[in-house]
Amino acid sequence: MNSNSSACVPLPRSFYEEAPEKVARKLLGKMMIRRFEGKLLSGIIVEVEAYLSENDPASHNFKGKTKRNTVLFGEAGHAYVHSMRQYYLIDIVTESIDNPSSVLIRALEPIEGLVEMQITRRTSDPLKLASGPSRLCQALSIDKVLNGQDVTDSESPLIITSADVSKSQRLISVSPRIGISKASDSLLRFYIKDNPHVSLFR
DNA sequence: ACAACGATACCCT
DNA sequence: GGGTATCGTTGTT
Repeated sequence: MNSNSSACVPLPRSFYEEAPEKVARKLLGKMMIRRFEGKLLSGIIVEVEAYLSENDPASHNFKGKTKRNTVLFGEAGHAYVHSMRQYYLIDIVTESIDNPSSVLIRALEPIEGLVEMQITRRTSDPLKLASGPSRLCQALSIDKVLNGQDVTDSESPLIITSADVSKSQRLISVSPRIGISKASDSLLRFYIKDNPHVSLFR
């Protein structure tokens, strides 16, 4: 571990108060840290997608504000956790109030809590622990309880920090977003080139 | 009260 | 590469 205590300081809200494409790129290589039942579960963000505040038919905001997507319309730097069938996905809200954009976290390179992740994920294959938006939610025990959680608060059970940048080259690749039926041609998926923990290569 | 619908994962062939 | 499990939200009767 880095002895520098700044490694545990969350990224500030201003980090998220920009266009989602920009925040998406900046989030690559950052560290997501979950505190759960006294344990630390963490991983480096290696794959993300941007969902735009306007004219994005694939975004949950497209048909307006509902009970489900309310968090999207709120302050940047909060977690938007929603369910997909029996699974969960997590976004981080970007821009500003009433500009409902976000970045979907799609894959992590696991760093801390590997043993716990292996148990909750029911696999020891390191490439299946957190390579996928719902897989990483399982690995970090992220569920609906964390919907609306402020990830810029140092007391939060879920934060994002600057990672130890020395380890990865961080060349960024771009592709269409995965698993959507509308706006499936927009190049809004970003991932760290050649990182094996990316969920899918295109 | 109900039926349709996914920003998925897993297990097959 | 295709089928399916099985969940909450949403809009419609």
